[in-house]
Amino acid sequence: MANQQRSEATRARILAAAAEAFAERGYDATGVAEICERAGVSKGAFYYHYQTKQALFLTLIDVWLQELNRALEQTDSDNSTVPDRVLAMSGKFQDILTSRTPQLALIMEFWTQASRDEGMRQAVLSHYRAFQQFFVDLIELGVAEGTLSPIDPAAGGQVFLSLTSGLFFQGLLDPTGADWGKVAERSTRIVLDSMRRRE
Amino acid sequence: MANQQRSEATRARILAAAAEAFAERGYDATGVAEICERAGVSKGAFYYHYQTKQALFLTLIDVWLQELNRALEQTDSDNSTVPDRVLAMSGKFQDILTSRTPQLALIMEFWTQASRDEGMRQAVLSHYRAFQQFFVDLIELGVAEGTLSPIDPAAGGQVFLSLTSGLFFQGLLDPTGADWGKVAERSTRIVLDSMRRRE
DNA sequence: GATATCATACCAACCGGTCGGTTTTCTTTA
DNA sequence: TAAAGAAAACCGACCGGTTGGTATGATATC
Repeated sequence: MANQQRSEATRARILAAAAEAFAERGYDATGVAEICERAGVSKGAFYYHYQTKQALFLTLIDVWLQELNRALEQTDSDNSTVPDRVLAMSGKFQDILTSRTPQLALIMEFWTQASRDEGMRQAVLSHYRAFQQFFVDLIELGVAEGTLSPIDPAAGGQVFLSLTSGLFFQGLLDPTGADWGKVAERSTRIVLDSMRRRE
Repeated sequence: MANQQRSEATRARILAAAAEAFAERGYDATGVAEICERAGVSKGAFYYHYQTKQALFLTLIDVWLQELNRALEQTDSDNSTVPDRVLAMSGKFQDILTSRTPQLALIMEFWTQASRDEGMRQAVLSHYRAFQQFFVDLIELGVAEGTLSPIDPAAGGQVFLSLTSGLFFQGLLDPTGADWGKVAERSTRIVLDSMRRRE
């Protein structure tokens, strides 16, 4: 295999192994040795590709949140009205929760670490702000197209963001405790009601 | 001092020291030795009173969440209408966030550990359900007194719970990023609007 | 003197990270 | 085109330090 390909392949293997391990056992509890074992790679290779364990973690944050952003923007690409779009997004909640549980557990990990480490905090924050902006844009669009009443987009976006985060955290803690898809839809409807334009 | 008193005193000292240390540096990063040092107690004393480090952590969860529940029920004790009560609670958001940051960071810690350990999960869950029930009761009360429209209390409670959790998580991650007191109030108003009885 | 409470010294396991050296791929040169 | 040297990629033993936990003895209370 060509050098560059080989390099990228092991890099990716390490990253994938780390994602698994971190999600299962947590950042602190996961040793570099374990990641290497899972990836089928020596410690030397690990430290050849990543400067420290934390650097790897930061890379992981970036990759994963970018993925999430892309998934979000995809939902945005159909051409119905804003309220319908928001409802459609809430419908996907259950899917994401069940199919991506390990990754979501990783977000918890990010969050916890971020509250104690400045570098991680900034990394998570920048992505989080992008999420917020996404909701704000969505609401502005709704106001412009006349399907939403002229509320403050920043405030509305905040509500959606909080609601979504809160639901995710709960769903993560208690996956079988409720039908989170329905809960998400019901909750979204309630919030949407206060923003919908009334004739 | 009598044996029993002395024993309870050191037990409490260890617990308090652990709460501090865990909140500041996290569960994994805090060593037993550090807890002992803070408590002014030897390792022997530590392991005489607590079987393992994790057992101490579980005790801490219980104590702390009970405290939180009690604080919540106190807010409930004044006698205005439900919407006013909810708004008043949102007003206290900033206070709690600034004055209790370390403890809130601990909740993050609980949460993360809970998603991986069954025992912790159950402990956190039971307290969290009590939290949810609190909101449900509040909404039922509002519907009964006629200040809220007859929505499904479970759904409404869910919205408030998610909103609150989401706001806390954000405030914890980015304490100076916004005036979280105002954000909380604004968000609460929006959600309340969709539940308020309209004449 | 018996028992509960604590102190000290200690250990095996593990941790993140380093380092000298080996293998594989790429580049140069003749 | 093939040998040879350079560079990239990787290996695994090893290190200093730390960790949760223990074994044993001291001291205060009963």
